[in-house]
Amino acid sequence: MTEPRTRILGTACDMILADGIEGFSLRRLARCIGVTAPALYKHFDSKEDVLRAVVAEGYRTFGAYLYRALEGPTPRERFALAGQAYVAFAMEQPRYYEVIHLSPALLGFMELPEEAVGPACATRQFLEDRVRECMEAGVLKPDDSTAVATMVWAASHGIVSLYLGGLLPVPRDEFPAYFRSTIMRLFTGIGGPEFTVADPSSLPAAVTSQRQTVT
Amino acid sequence: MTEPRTRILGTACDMILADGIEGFSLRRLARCIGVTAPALYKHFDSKEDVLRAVVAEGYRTFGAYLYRALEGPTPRERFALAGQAYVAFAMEQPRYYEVIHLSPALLGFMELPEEAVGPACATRQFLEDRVRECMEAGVLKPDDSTAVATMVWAASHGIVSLYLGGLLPVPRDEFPAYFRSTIMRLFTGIGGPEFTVADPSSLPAAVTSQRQTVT
DNA sequence: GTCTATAATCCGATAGAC
DNA sequence: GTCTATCGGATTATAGAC
Repeated sequence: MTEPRTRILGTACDMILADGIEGFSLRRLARCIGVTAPALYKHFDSKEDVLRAVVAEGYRTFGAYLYRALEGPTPRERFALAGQAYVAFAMEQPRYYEVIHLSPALLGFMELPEEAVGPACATRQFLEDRVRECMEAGVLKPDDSTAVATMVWAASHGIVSLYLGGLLPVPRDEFPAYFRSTIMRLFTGIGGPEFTVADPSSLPAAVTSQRQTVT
Repeated sequence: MTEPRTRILGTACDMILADGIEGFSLRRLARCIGVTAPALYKHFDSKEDVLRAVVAEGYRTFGAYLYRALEGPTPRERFALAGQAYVAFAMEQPRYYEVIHLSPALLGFMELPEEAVGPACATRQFLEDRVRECMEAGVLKPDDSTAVATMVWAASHGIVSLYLGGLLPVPRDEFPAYFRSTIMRLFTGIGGPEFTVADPSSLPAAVTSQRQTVT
């Protein structure tokens, strides 16, 4: 039989994934499992403790999606698979996507939980690895790989976030293609002739800061 | 003296802007104003009614920021000012930014409130106007202006959203420059030589292959 | 328009029996 | 590890006096 703690956490994830964070309470969680609320305190110290574990589980799931992209045989393939994995995670686990990107205050935390700092760094590192190897393979222009990876991340998150928030009038079944064609414009660039240069580092505003640590 | 409804709404905005949405309640709101909770029901039907009004006010403020960009003398200037206005709004009114982009469920709504649909369309239209006139002026490549505007919006939102969520290790005073240099990569494009074309519509949809579903 | 009083419900967390 | 019972608090919302 599964450990009680595992079952509690799994049920909590299910509830939040189904109904969001707002109606979540330990009493409800206990009722869903079939026990009473005080029993939960044998496995978790508080409601916040449960939520932190849920956030950690969300990041773990997200990481699992991304990681499959490494099965691709070429840098280009791995990059494309990473994009598909990002979209797949957002569409198949929208609540997790929401929980992960939620402002800490909305979960009742005072600051970014440590469960989020590591995975956030890992996500950036993963994307940066994809970007760097694509640069070496000539699929991407030579550039600051950290800055480019951040841009790819931000653009992906922006598109998905607007979509999940209902602000993009795109049907669900068309969204993966929509995402892909939108990201394509990041590859080709949207600027006119004056912005078409092979070496972005010669641009006046192309200065990026290089800090690595999240405070 | 100001109308009661105006003062209630203003105080509600102040509270949410100061402390976020999570601790907001009608009792607290009433106490802040100096009345009792039932008095509020003479001016608003419910808590949701108050929150809808706050969301509407947030969109109104956002629109005011964006609108100032129209003072620029050229398409290129107006586009740049729009970007600066977007960043200024996000940094000066982060709670409004949060409220505006919050999932409806987190505000206690079941669906996207009508107060959000109109302004969301307006934002996209505003950006599309900037994009289109920049295309006509040759600052932007000829392309689908709706798609490009969406990309600009998504990229802007993505960068700001990651920053406000604490996921980007960028000091506050460096963020506007960081934003600008990141958006610059959207202009130049990040793709290698094969993606450097004048007419994006001639591109094969080649970066991604077929999508597979994760369970 | 504002008040008091109150209904009805929910919450997190703890004490102590078993 | 789970229970019952309970503390102490919160919330939205309504009824009716003034």
